Amino acid sequence: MNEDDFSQHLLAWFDSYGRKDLPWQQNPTLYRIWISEIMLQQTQVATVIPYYQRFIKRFPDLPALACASVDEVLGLWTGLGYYARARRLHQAARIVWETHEGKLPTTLEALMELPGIGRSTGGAMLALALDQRHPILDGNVKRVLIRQEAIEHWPGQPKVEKQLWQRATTLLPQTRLADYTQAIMDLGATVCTRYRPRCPSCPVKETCQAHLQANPEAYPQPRPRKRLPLRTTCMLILLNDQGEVLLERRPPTGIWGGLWSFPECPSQTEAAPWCQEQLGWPLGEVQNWPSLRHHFTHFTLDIQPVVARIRGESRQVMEPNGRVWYKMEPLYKRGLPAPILRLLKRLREQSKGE
DNA sequence: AAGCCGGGGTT
DNA sequence: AACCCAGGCTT
Repeated sequence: MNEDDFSQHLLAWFDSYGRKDLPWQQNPTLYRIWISEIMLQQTQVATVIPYYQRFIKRFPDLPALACASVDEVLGLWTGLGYYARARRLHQAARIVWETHEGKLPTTLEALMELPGIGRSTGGAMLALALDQRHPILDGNVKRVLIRQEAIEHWPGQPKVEKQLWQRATTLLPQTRLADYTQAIMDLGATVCTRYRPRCPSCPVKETCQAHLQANPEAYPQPRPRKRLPLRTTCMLILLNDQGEVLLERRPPTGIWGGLWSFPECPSQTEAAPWCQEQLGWPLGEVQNWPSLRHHFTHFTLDIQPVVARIRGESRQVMEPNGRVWYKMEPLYKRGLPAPILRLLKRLREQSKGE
C-alpha cells in the first residue's frame, strides 16, 4: 500500500462513516471554521458544541467579534479553559478588521501571523473551509500516524514531531482535502482511539505497524510524568449590604489571565487583618468554608474560601485596584474561572436560604 | 527543549 | 488517579 492508497481508503471510509453533522460543518466558512478550531484546541468535540453555538449566535461574523469587548468574549468562554485562546481570538479579529479589510487571509503564512493560529490550526482552516492542500497534526493525527509507523518515542519530542509532519504531508491526497482532513480526525476520534481502538473497523489497518504487532494500545507512549506541586490560597468572598460580592480582575498574564476572581490572601487566619490593611474594612461575621481542590495541568490548587460581610455603608460603584461590586444575578457577563463560578453558585444557594 | 496555560471526559 | 483532548506561545 502506498501513500495514495492510504488517502483513498480513508476517503472511502469517510463517505460511509465520517462525521458530517457537526455545527461548524454546516455553512463551513473560514470564520466559522476558525472559531471551531480555536475552541477545539485541547478540548473535546462534545464539550465545545454548546459553547460554539452560543458564540456563533452572539458573533455570527468577524465584524461582530471585532467590535465586541474582550470581557464579553471571555464571558462566553467561561468554563472552556485556556482563556488566552479567547483573548487571542479577539485580538486577531481586530487585526483582521483593521489591516485586511475585515477578510481573513487565505494563505497559511498570513494566517500564522495572527495570534492563536499555528501551523496545524491554520492548515485545518484552509483545508476544511477552502479545500486547500495543507497537512494538520493534532492529537488524533499524531496517534494515527504513530500507530501506522509504530514509532516508539513520545510524540511531544521535537524530533518525532518533525517526522510526523513529514509523514502527514506525504500522505495528503491531491483532491478532496477538506474531506480527507475531516476523515483523518474522525478516524482518530472514533476508531483509532487512545484506549480500545476498533481495529477491525479501520480502513488503514493493513498498513498499521501497531496493529500488525497486535498491540495498538502500546502507542503512543505516554508523556513522561512528573509530580504536580501543591499550592494553597485563601479567597475572600466579601459581601456588602446590597448582597453584592467583591470581584477583582486578574493580571493579563498567568493563570486565569484577564478573568474576574475574588481577592486573595495567604491563609484563612490572616483574612481579617489582611482585609483591614489592604482594603481598610473591618470584617463582620466571618465564615470559613471547607477548602476545595482544583487540578491544573501543571499544579494542584487548594482554595480556602472565607465569607464575610463588610460593615457600614461603604460602597462605591468602582473600588480602587480594578475591583467591582458584582450583582449575583447575571453570572455570565464576565469571564469567570470554573471554581469561582462554582463558589458564586454556592453563595447564591446559601443566600436564598436566608 | 521545556514549561505554561483549564476544564472536562475516559479509563 | 492518571491520562488525554481538532495546540500555541514564551523562555
